[in-house]
Formats: sequence, C-alpha cells, structure tokens
Amino acid sequence: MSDDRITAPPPNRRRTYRGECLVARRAERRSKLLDAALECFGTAGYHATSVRGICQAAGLTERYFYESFEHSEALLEALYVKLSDDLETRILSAVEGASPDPVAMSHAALDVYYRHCEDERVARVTHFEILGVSPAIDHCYRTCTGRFAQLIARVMHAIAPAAQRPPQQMELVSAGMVGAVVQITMHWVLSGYRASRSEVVESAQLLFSAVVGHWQRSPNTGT
Amino acid sequence: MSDDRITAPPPNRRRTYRGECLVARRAERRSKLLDAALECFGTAGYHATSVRGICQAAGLTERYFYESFEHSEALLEALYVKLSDDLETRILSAVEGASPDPVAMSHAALDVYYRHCEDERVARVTHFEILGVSPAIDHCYRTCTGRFAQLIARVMHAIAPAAQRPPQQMELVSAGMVGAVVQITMHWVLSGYRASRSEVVESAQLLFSAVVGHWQRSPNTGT
DNA sequence: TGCATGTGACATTCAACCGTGTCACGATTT
DNA sequence: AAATCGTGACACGGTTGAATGTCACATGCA
Repeated sequence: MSDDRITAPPPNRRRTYRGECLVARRAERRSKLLDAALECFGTAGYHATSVRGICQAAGLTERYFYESFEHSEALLEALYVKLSDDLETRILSAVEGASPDPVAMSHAALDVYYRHCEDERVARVTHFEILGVSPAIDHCYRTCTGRFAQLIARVMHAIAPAAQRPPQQMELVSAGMVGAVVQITMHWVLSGYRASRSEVVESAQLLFSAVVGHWQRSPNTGT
Repeated sequence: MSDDRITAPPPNRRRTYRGECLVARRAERRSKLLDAALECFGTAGYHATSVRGICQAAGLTERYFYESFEHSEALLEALYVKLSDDLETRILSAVEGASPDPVAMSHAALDVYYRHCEDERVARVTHFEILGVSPAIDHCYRTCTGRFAQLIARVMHAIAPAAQRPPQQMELVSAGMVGAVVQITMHWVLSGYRASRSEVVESAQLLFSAVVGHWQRSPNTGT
C-alpha cells in the first residue's frame, strides 16, 4: 500500500554526518517532507503543489524527496495515514480516560476529533485534498473512514445492545454517522471556523444521542 | 460565478447550418460537452481528464470547448451546478407530490436523491471530484450543499416547530444530516450498490426520524 | 455559380513539471 | 593529507497539456 522507500540503504548505514547516522538523517528528512506536505497540501492544495515546492518548503533538494517517496501521491498517502493514525490513537486514549458513560465517552471522542480539525491544514488534507486523487488513494480513504465507522458501530452496539439491527443497516447508519461528523467539519472549515469547538461538538453529539435514543426506543423494524 | 461564455455572438446569429441557427448549435454543443464531462469526470476522474479527452468524447474539437467554457474547471462547475439543480427541482416536486405527512415527505425526498445517485458517474462527480479542486469550486460546493442543508432545516422546523434551537446549531446539525446522507451514498456506491435502494432510503430515514424525535422530546439545551 | 461563413482535423506555441544527472564543496574516515 | 562519501545548487531532456492558429472542405446565401 505505502510507497515509501525504506529499501536498499547503500553500504555504510552507521557512518555519521553532522552528528547523525544515516537512518537518523533519513528519518529527519522524511519528517521534514511530511511537515512540508502538511503545509503545502493543506494551504495551496495537493494539485497546486509540485515536488519542487515541497522540497523548497522542506529545505531539501529533489534527490531527498525521491529518497523517501516514489512520487507526490505516495507522500500524500503517507501524510494522510499518519494524521489518521494519530487521530485514532488519541481518540482511543481519550475514550479510555473518560468516565464509563456513553455520553461522556462520545463527547471525549468528538472533542478530540474536532480539536484535531482545528488545524485547517489537517482538516483540508484529510477531508478535501484526499478525495478524487486516484483509485489507490480512494481505497486508502475508504479504509480509514471504514475504521472509524466500525468504531462507531461498536460503541453503538455497546450502548444499545438491545436494539439489534440487520448488519446491512448497521453498516449504512454507521457510515452515515461518520459522514455527519465529517460534513460538520467541512462546514465548519469553509465557514472560517465561525462556530466554537464546543458548539460543534454539541451539534455532533446531538446526532449521536438521537440515533442511540431512537434505537433504544423503537423495535427492530426490518431487514 | 459561472465562467460560461454566453458572450459576443459574431454578427449573424440567425444564419442556419444543417437546419439549426447559431444559438441552437451552440446550445447543442454545450450540452454534448456536459454529457462528455459527466462521462469522463465520472469515470476517469476530473484530474485524469484533459480538455482533449472531453472534446474527443463529445465528438467536437477544442475550439468548441473554448466557445462554451473558459477552462476545464468551469465545465466541472457547470456540470455540478446542473446536476445539483436538477436534483433539487426533482426533490421539491416529489415532496409536493407526496402526502402531507413528515415521514412520507422525507421518504419521497430521499428516494429521489438515491435514485439520482444510482448513476455512479453522477455520484462520483457530485461527491468526490468536486472536492479539493480550487477555492472557487469549494465555494460552489459549499453553496450547493448549504442549499440542501437549508431545505432539511426547513423541513425539520416544519415537523418539529416546538423544538426551537439556536440557529448556529440548526445549521451544523443540518450540515451533519446532509453529510450522513452523502456518506451513505458513497458507501453504497463503493460497495457496488450491494444494498437495495429501499434499504438505503430506510437507513437514511432512520437518522432523520431519530433527530426529529430527539428534538421533539428533549428540551432546548443550549447556546 | 460565386462568396462568406461554419466546421473538422491537425499543427504550433508556450509553460509546467517530473525525474535524473552533473559538479563543486563540506564532512568524515584512515 | 588523501581518499571517500554526503550534500546543495542547478542544469538537462522528456513529457504532457492548455490555448491558439492554419488550412482544406462543407454548407448556406445572393
């Protein structure tokens, strides 16, 4: 999946240069490239950014771009995966840290998520730039959003186990919840962050509570 | 907003050619370009499509592309606006035609929407390709989704007028509902339309009913 | 029929960008 | 000190695509 080039380090990986060995220098350069990508992709946009632009922003030359990534798209994917993974781990730890109450837990998760998205560059990369790039990137996107949908489905099920639904519907409704959360982000970003984060969190949580309440209340109505 | 070139028709607009006058021929060519755009943008994707590709698919030469559109982006925008407008009018007439019951009305609207999205090309253009293209297109997207959100907000308000909420929250929750509906579409499309349309409609409607029910039940809780 | 205009096929110009290569200089090892 | 390796700056060829231009032929009009 990932097109990173962690391959074939020419002979002497232990040789130090300016105090750092080869792998450390590489890792540092790769990190600089990811930072530059966040900046460029997140402001100018992916399609308006060239490899040269990334390198300039990173303070590196093109050679070191191709040292770490095969092409622009691989860098985008690596950045997206990194941002998503960071978010997921932070959400999980926030949920664990919250009091074992459905509302508190979902509130903690949503708060982490929208705090994450308060960095416009992050929000833009993970919600705008990532779409419509290529089938490979689409697949990556689907995988990541799917993970969040499954997380929601699990939480829903834990909260309202009585309200069993056909898996098809569970899947669609979870996808819908992810979409709601995501769309609220987009609206928030495109409005120039007019609302406060707590307002946004509250609105998203309203949707969660509504669906959970609805499922707890109404009987299982069908295939 | 629209970059269409409906300007400066050289002298003789009445002269006929192959049975059609200038304006008719232009309109026909423009229509062919929009059809070709739907096909190309909706399958290969916007960024993988060149002006030449569009023209080839339309059976026209580049000259006639620039007769109707300033650049590729203008064509994308025109296509998107056309698809959105068509959808909106069809939704409105379906809602008018339905029995004056909240459930029936939202069901009619959702059915029309998902029928619209059964054409994968339409779904891709309006949900994937349109994002992350440029600030101008982002603005257009925001405007269109905003119109649907307002529609939802109006319906919600009509159904549950008692549950007045701060407008900020109304706006965000409506955006969330749009996002849920949209994400369900994408999930549906990317799964190869595994679920039937009625299942999809039912899942989306569950979210609507949940939110309406929640608002009718719970007091107004906040700023 | 003769002339102006519409059309189609294709060439041309121009710019951007990718990916690689070159070369001089700085750092490190022996 | 000499040899080797890492680095930075920049040049080069190749490709792609946008936008415009050219020219022969088809069509409508007087």
